[in-house]
Amino acid sequence: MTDAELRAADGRVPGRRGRATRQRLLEQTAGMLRSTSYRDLKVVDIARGAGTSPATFYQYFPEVESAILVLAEEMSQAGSARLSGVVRDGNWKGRAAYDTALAVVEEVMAFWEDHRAVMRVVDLATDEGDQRFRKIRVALLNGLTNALAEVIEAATKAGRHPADLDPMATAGVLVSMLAHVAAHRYGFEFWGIRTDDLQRSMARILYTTVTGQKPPSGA
Amino acid sequence: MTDAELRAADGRVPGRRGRATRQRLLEQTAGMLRSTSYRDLKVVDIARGAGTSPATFYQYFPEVESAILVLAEEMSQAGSARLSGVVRDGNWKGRAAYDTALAVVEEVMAFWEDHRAVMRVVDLATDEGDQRFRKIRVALLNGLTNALAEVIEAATKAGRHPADLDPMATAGVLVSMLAHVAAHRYGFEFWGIRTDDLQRSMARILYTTVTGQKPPSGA
DNA sequence: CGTGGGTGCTGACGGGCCGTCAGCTGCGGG
DNA sequence: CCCGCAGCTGACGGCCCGTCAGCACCCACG
Repeated sequence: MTDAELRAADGRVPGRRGRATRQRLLEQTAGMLRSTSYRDLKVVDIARGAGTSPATFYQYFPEVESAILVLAEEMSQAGSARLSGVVRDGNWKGRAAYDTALAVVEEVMAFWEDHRAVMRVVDLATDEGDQRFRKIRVALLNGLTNALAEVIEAATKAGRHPADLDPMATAGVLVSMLAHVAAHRYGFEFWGIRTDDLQRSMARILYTTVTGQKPPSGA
Repeated sequence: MTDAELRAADGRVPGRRGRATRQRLLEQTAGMLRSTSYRDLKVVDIARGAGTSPATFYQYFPEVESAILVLAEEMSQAGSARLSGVVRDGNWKGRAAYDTALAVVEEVMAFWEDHRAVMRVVDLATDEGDQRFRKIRVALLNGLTNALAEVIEAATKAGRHPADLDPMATAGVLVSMLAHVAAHRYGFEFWGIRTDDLQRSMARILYTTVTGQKPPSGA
């Protein structure tokens, strides 16, 4: 959505003051999302917290989820490049490849940590079948998946994987693993499993699955 | 919860007729869950569908989620053994181990297929922080995780993995992968990735990560 | 310097679903 | 036959949603 397309609910084009109010509502939404389960987010609370009324909220967003959607879009835009960049810029040859794999794992975990509140809603809404959030989630993870698939395909051409193994399927599985573990990190910790250990396990799986080789000793 | 603890909302002990009504409500809930997103499940619809009134529903369940919780508990009880059984009964030595890995993957996918509607709610509620559903999810996956961890630990003692790699962390990562891919199977298919390919990729990752060896050629 | 038109905001309201409660129904034992 | 309790329900107050008519404010323009 370009700025030019921004419309209030009644079709008016918001001016300076209106966009400031919209922004305050977005920030208030993001803030409350950190401390409140998003199912318990009430329009009236967001509006009052932003110093305005519920009716004003509906002038800028048709529903609460639409406001979160904007936050998610902002996050996705910056995140997509950030995640795939580590894969693309990394060295996937020899021993260095393990360091790259570990860097990828750490970047994914760090990204989830930075955007935990919004990512939780993205995951939830996607699972509930919301196509808008699904689209954002796919866009975010698509870059990472494609980047990994490219590296895997190169290894396949070098004869390190069976030729009939679908690189996109393998990359998709790896991204699923990364996303799910990152999302449930605190579940694991509660269960007595340290994040360090999770990361090392994932880095080894990532390394082996991408390069088709055993992890270097000492990794 | 044992049968002896079954109580209606007002503390009465349900008799034969009451338990039949409760059962009808449960079946109606399960039925509607297959066609309706669980957020759109209305108490009144369940009750009317079961030929009774909303107030009756509340006599047996404090809220809709509690009814689903019962369905989830039934599923978990049977599923836990079913999933870990494949790991425990499988042969993890040599070439046969790949077939075992593939069998595990297929069993997990089949389980999700059988219980997709309830599993979706379990995953959703867990992500939203509901401790009751989290407990069920953990119980369901715990058997599988422990079974895998045991096999991994045996391989570690045989010198196939670094001694300081946490088997539970590795097993947890693998189960995350399996659960997430199984839950998003149709998302992948929509994206042009065939379930067959996903299963083969996962079987190879599972085999390698558990045994510490390269998959047999032709797998 | 007023004044008209458009932007910004809101109180108030109807509607839907929730969860509760007092009370009616009817079954089964005595 | 009838009494008591399990079983069931209509009706209700409450919460939150999303809408709408209309008031307040700003500023460009005559």
